Amino acid sequence: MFIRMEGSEAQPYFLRVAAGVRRAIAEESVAPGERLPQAKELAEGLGVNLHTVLRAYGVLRDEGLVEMGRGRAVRVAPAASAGRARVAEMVERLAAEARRWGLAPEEAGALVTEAMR
Amino acid sequence: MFIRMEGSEAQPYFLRVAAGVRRAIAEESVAPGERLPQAKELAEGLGVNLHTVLRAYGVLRDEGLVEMGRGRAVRVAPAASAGRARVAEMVERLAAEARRWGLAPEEAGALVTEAMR
DNA sequence: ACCTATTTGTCCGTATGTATG
DNA sequence: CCATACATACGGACAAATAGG
Repeated sequence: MFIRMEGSEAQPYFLRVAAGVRRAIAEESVAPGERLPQAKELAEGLGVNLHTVLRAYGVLRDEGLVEMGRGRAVRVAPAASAGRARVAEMVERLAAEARRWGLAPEEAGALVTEAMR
Repeated sequence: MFIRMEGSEAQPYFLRVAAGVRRAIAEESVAPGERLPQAKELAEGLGVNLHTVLRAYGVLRDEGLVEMGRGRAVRVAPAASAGRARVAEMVERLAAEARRWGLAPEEAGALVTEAMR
């Protein structure tokens, strides 16, 4: 699995690293559930700092593309969890926000239905 | 405006700082559009590092509660933008994700409506 | 059940970049 | 053009959770 910095050089390193890993996943050069290079190694390989890679991985975790945690390896999220679970989480967050701003349940639902057409 | 660390001591600093600022906003001890303390000052006041505060502010920006940028002060987001615009953005993101995973428009809308009851 | 190595998570410090006013 | 203040990157240190023996 080859990972390189991706995207415009104007972008910050951590986003370019994230883009590189994202591409590797998209191209399926890494399978779901499989290990990604540990942060330290990847950092050395790319010539950037450990923290920069950790931040990049963090971005991908927020996107639901990878799973990671202390003492564990970074792995490509299983397709199932990257799907159902991820959508469910976004639904929860949106529902909370919509409620906070006084939208009715049907209103919020309609917004989403509309946005998808 | 008084800002203190909030929440369990088991939580990381940056989350406790974020919680403290969030509370100050919620209590309306800071008005929308008003300046929040600059990161460096707040860091000194709380006895934590500058980065810790910047990270906390970053969390709040992701939540849409504050606006910030290079060379600008950190300000409480105007109520309007923290409302309509924010929900709209989340709707867009959810729609994109739901489409990606093959959900029908009505399905996604129903999930949201359901989640709000 | 214990110990140990591995690996991410957080925090601090410092330096430099860069958009804003 | 200059001062301000956030943004990124690097480096070091230690904590904490996991996995393996």
